[in-house]
Amino acid sequence: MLDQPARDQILDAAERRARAAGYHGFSFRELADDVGIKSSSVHYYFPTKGDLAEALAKRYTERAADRLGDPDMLAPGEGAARVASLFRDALLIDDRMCLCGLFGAERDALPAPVAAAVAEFFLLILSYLDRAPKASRGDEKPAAMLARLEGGLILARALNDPNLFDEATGSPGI
Amino acid sequence: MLDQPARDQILDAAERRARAAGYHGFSFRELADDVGIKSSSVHYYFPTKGDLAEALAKRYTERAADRLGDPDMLAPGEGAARVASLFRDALLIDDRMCLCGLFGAERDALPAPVAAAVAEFFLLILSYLDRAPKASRGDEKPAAMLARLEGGLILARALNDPNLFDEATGSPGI
DNA sequence: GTCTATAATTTGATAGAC
DNA sequence: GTCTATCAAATTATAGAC
Repeated sequence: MLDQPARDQILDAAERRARAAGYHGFSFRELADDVGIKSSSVHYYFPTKGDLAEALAKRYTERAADRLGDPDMLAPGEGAARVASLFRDALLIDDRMCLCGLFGAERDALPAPVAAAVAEFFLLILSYLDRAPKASRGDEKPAAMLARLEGGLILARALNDPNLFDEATGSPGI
Repeated sequence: MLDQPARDQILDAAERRARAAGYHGFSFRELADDVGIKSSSVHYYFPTKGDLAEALAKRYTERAADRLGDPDMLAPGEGAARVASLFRDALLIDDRMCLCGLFGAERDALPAPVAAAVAEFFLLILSYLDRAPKASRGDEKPAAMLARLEGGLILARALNDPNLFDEATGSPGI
């Protein structure tokens, strides 16, 4: 396991904490302790907390885009399946909220550049679902599906029962 | 307009701020300023922030229960309609997230009694939807509907477009 | 009940040495 | 790049006068 550049370690720590506690729920000092450096070194990479959170949201969106791939190259219904597994893994593998779901709920409390980066995440998923080949004409609308996935995460986490995500979203087959 | 007892004014201010910024996104001093008192007076009513947030979640749940009424006394489909309008008003009238939706997303960062009170809100809505007479046997599952509503709020707020809530939830008729 | 005063800690952020 | 040192402000919370 090659250890990662400090910048990446900081982002990893920040993502873990932000996805559990929100934008105001973590501090530079906590991240520094997580990584094993001093908080001034965190400021070296990210001058302000807004800069850090903006980078966080952008990396989160890029990773989602990479994982989802080109929506024009998919079999019918596969787009929805890929998006669903993205959220399901956030819950079951990471044991965390969707970063942009939590930041989106806190939107009014975010620096404007962070809020804009969060909006980009939602636009990405919506346009992806819109472009991906449908399984049938009765398919759920992109906004409805995305809402069910974000809400499914909240339900599962609020009641501490991962099964509620599957019950809410109908994955894998309910 | 009779002015309310200080305790209620504090809870009102806290609810407004918590529903915009989350548990760590507001302070005793801000609430004191909102109400026009000193932060030590806020502590008189709520010794700790956890006490305040717990009272907040409980009041939020009680108000929802009062507004929803007895699920056994409803016409078919009316239960779902009442729950939907509860969330729709949170967005369109209050211009805020659902308190327990935001707190639920931040669950890991909440004092245990607050997390427990938040869970009670979700159990209330789920049991209400479960007991209310269905419009048809094809009706959406309670967890699926609740997830769509919470997620619909997030989508609408993250993209700053209230119409997305209706598009995601299918209210009033889409 | 509300205040003044204050304590102890944490926060976001900067300056400057190495 | 990382550190020490520091700052000003904010945070949760308490003691005690009125």
